Amino acid sequence: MKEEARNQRQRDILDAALAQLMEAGFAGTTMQAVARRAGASMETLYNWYGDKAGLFRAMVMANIQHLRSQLETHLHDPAGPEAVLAAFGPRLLEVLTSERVVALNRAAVADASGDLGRIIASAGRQSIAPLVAGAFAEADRQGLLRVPDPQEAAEIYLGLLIGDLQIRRVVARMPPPDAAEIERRASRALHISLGLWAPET
Amino acid sequence: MKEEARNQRQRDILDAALAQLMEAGFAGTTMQAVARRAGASMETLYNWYGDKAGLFRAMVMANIQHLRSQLETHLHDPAGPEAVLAAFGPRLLEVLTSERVVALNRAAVADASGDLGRIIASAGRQSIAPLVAGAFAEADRQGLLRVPDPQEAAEIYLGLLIGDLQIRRVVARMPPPDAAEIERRASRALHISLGLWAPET
DNA sequence: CTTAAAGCGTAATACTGGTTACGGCTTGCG
DNA sequence: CGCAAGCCGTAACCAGTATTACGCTTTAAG
Repeated sequence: MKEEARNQRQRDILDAALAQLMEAGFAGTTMQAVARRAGASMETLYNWYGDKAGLFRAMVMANIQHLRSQLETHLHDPAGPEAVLAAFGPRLLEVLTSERVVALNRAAVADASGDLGRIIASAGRQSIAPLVAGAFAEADRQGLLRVPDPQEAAEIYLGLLIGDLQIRRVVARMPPPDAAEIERRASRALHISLGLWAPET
Repeated sequence: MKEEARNQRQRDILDAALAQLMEAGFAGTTMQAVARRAGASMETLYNWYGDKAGLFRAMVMANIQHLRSQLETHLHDPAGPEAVLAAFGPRLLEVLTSERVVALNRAAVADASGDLGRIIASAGRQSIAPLVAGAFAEADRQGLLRVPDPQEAAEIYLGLLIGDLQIRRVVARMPPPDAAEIERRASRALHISLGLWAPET
């Protein structure tokens, strides 16, 4: 099998695994089901990923990488830090409450080893918060805001933005917020943050 | 078996189930393990709770009831709404990030039927948020604050208080926050909220 | 063209865990 | 005391699932 076709096959299999996970949950995502759905054989799954945990790890990492690169395009608005946050907030909220990310989070919870949780944490919060903090720091540098502690500002902003939406989505199976709700929360978080760190004393 | 002894036995069994859940996770909480731990027989478990799902439902409901009554004692401080929030916030945060509640949330995620998630949602957020909103409404009535929308104020306060601590605890297995961290977050949430709804224009 | 590797579909294999069944012990009550 | 109900400990039953094995087809390379 050619290099290219092989990569495509990998994507197909991981996509099938995710689709199965979203439809049937962690318990319903058996190796059989993934194999059938991807039109692959068990032999291939085990040759490529070692075991079920390996398949899940690969699936989570592939998705996280994709989502991160998708988000990062919104982090370089030339109109300045405020525009960055205004564009980034809704996108982040949309991603975090999407069926896909919720399914991945549920899988991480079900995973007994905790590997998936660690992967999600390191690629999620731990890599996103510094970017937001960077935007606040930049705003401070440009004199637009007065932010003594950009890290805390990011924490507050993210708390306001996300609130308990994510935990309610994952645990309580709340439906995802619609576009209007996402906009409302994002603009509220931004507005309050700007008020908190306004440069005028 | 006398009424009283029977109730005690019920508590013992549900306690054993929770302890097993906290130690071994959802997958490790088999009926065998619970029976052994409680010194009960399978027959009794099935006679009393019907099936595994029933046992989990009973366990979640018993715990939630207990936690709620524990929290509600902090909701009637005669010193006024501000004191209520100051006392209530840290308690709520402590409870929500406790091993016990985290384990219950994880069980709800793993539960395919979604029953546990619904139970937790209705007894958790849905019953807590109105109490916080009530405190803000009371503060408004007393002229201490000017709160046009107590429900939104509660949402903001809870977002600031909890942030992503809960989801990180449940999904990413973050260690629980210590007392200082809890105090810090609670006082920050309260301080920002008071600033937002200060009566002076 | 030949052929060996890689992959497909399917069928063992081995084990786990929910649920049921059973023999013996305790206990509340007539 | 005598006993029926309730409970304990254990084992049997059965379905589902991760993992392995296998016969057949496709395919890339010599």
